[in-house]
Amino acid sequence: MAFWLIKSEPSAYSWDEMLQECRASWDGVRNYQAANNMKAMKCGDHACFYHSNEGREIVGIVIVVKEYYPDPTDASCRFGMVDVQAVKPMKNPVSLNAIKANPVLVDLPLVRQSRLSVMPIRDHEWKILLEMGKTTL
DNA sequence: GCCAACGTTGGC
DNA sequence: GCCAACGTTGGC
Repeated sequence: MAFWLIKSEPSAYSWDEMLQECRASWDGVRNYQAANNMKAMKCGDHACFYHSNEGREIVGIVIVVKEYYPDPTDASCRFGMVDVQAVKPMKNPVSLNAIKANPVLVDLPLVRQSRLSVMPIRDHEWKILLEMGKTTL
């Protein structure tokens, strides 16, 4: 079981919409590194749902329910997507500032490589993020 | 709104 | 294959 973090600008697709629809196809990723991370996702893997640009905080947890397959919105047929399902909101949203302030989390690509939109989270990092979010699975 | 970081495109 | 020009992301 692996852990991930996926980003969305709330103006494009927000956690509220995710909760309402319950399930979403994670389309629109046009970056090979992010796409490779999605390729490595397995059904049952969990991911943090992060609001980029506005909010800048982890607002919820999702689970992968369909593994990498072609993204129909990609005319070039080069990129794929996964499907995710809402699991639960973060009881206490975890802000980027709080993540940066935690020495254990400073190596997260979220901090190191701010433009990457899909990234792996290591087990001990995941544990701390959930603690900070006052949330259990 | 600005701009740093970084990815992509296309001319050569 | 190099690299300049350009576009995009996302923090601030």
